[in-house]
Amino acid sequence: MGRSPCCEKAHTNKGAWTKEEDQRLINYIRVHGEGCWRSLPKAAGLLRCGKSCRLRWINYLRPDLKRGNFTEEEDEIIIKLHSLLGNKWSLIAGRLPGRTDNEIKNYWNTHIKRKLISRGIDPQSHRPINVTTVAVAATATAAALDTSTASKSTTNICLDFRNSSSSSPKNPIFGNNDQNSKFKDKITATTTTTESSNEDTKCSSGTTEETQAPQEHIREQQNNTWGVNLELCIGLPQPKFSSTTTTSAESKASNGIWAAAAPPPQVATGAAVTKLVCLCWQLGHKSGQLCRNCEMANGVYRYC
DNA sequence: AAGTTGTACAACCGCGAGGCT
DNA sequence: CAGCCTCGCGGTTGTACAACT
Repeated sequence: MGRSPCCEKAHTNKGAWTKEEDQRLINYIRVHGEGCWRSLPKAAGLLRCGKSCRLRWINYLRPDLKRGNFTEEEDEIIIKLHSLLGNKWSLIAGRLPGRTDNEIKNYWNTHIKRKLISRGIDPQSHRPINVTTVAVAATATAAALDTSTASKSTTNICLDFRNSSSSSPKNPIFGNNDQNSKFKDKITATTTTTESSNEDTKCSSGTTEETQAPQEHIREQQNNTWGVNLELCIGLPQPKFSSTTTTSAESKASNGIWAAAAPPPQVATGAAVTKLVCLCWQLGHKSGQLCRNCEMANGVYRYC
């Protein structure tokens, strides 16, 4: 089954937009609003593909765009969010008003990557480069010994760190809320995408260290039954963390993973007090409040 | 001054998700 | 429920401009 082209390519312009084209697009959207990108070019009298129009509007013409250089504060937010979400540029952009995913992606590739490298931090793993390099060699053998474990470990990523085996048919983390299910997809995509991107060593923008992230995760899981993947998820301090993991978790916190939001709510679970986090809230899915799924359920906050 | 290399960013491409019929 | 369509995302490319030799 072939996919039909998104537009009639024979009669569409490509390349840089002219001022006239921009003006036509702006005028049309002012009158009719955004949406229905496929029919927009024809209606607006543009010889462009709908996708191209959408991109031009979102990345360049939208009136609420913030032009100009990124501030130091924005830099740090991007770094923190990237350490949390990976290359989920649209989610990162959601936390930076006036910035587009494309802009952030470009900025990351041209500025922040270099900045992190100069700090001795691997831009993909957000770990010190020398540690990462050593880990590659150290984990290669383990990966070769048990690839099935590797596969299992990377796919069983779970945000509920109190119980890493939350594999019930209905995900207890995200519940059934439709809004959250969309967000759940995003988070799931984050984990799976990162997994595949780590496999995908042909990626030209990657580094050799990229491939070690899941391996290191496996090693962590082997050494630590809590199985917290600090690479892909929000790591939460557990009552019985190994020293290594605890350090990593603290390191994450000190690097400001939580800094984008107010201090997370705390709840006593058994004898231990565990910090809980609403990702929806942190990432802007819910503005300034916990989502319904994260609110007290049976006296316990839930991860979302 | 001319050629080469590096950088920044706009734009394109292919794919997956989800809705609709 | 399969097939199609649209939208949105992430990776990649193209190109203009700056810096360097």
